[in-house]
Amino acid sequence: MGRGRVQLKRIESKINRQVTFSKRRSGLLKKAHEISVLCDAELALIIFSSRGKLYEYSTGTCMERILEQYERYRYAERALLINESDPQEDLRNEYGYLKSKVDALQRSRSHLLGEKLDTLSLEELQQLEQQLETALKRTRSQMNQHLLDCIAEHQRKEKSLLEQKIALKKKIIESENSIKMLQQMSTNKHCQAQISSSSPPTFQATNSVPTINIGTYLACSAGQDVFDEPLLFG
Amino acid sequence: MGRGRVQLKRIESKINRQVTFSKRRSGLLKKAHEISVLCDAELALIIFSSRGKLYEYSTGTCMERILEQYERYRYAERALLINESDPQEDLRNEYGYLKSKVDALQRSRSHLLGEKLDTLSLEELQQLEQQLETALKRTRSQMNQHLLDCIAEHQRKEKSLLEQKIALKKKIIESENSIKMLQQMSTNKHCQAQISSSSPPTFQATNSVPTINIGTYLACSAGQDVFDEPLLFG
DNA sequence: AACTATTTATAAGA
DNA sequence: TTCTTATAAATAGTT
Repeated sequence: MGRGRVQLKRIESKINRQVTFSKRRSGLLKKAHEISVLCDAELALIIFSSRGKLYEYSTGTCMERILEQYERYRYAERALLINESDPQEDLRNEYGYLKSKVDALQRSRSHLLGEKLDTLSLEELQQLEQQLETALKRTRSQMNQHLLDCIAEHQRKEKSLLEQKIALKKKIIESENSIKMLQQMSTNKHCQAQISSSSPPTFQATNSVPTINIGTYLACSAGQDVFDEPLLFG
Repeated sequence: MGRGRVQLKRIESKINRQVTFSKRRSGLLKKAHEISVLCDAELALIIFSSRGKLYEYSTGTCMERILEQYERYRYAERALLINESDPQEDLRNEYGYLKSKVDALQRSRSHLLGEKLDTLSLEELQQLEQQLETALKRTRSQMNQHLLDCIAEHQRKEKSLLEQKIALKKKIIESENSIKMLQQMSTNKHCQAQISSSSPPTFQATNSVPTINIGTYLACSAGQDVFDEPLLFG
């Protein structure tokens, strides 16, 4: 239906494929709705685009119920008479269904844990091996991601601390400059005093130098502790 | 599409409704298949007729996989489907318990399959990695056991066949010896006959030689087929 | 289940 | 994406 026949095979042009997907998807959803209304049918339609996007339709907005119904149908291999059946019987059916599901899941889980393998055929074992390898790969990839995130976080912190360090050093240099100027002023006074013959010199400025030195030393020490710590897992 | 417009409402005539259901159902299934092929999409279509009969379509014959993908896509807690006025409290509790168990098992299972890992911490991932490694080791060990069993079984068969072969060869040699003796006896008779002038020779013994040769040839051929086949996966 | 007059869906083009 | 339009396809009603 359109200009020209269409071959039933994958459309090679990506753009064309997407356009056709969009058009036919809406057509399919429309028809699904129509048959459900016209013919009083319940249905569920799940569509994943090739890029993994989900589109869905289900009668009465209750996809889950239809999927459960499907599972039960497959489990019981018989039609489920929802309206006619007595609800107690319904619950019993559900219970039996869930029980078998639990059994199946536990069996599957123990196989995935490498337990109870003696009932598996060689083919099943090979399939299991494949699954486990994939899972392990994904797990390690996820762990790597975690570690990379950690590293990135620490690098961010490092950068921030480095900037703080630079700012502090700048301040220290400024302080030292101020001190030198003060010292020079103090020395000049002292010389003047010597030149103009003995009079008691003022040691106030000179005395303040050790205090500043101690301060500088302490600042450096603190800097060492902060900046040379291990970058990871601190 | 058809003679006359169609109202989007339930078709009252039961017979008409069923006919329309049948026609539109096949149309819908066809279109579902078409879009999956043309647009490289994965889809699942479940149809329950008003009388509860199931019709389904899914790409790649794997409905379960698509439904799991769907569940993964929209994982959400669902209310129980059970009628609230149901007095079977015990059964309902049991049902709820099983349901949560199913959920837990499914979560565990998907982690073991390397899915939904993004919610796990680094410690949990490391533990998972350990579990998977153990499982993989056990699986491979089980596979090895399978293979060793296979090999042992084949070796047992081979040995048995070899013994049979040896026994057969022995018999053949014995037969050939008997024949040679008979031939010699015959030749002696013939010589005797020639010496004692012409009389019709007996070809009975000479004729029987090809029969034995054919038997020998067949025995060897069978031996080749049996002993040269691959020892594994026979 | 076939047929066929129509409606509907949609491929291609804009 | 959306609209338009020529044409293929689906199907409602009929046989």
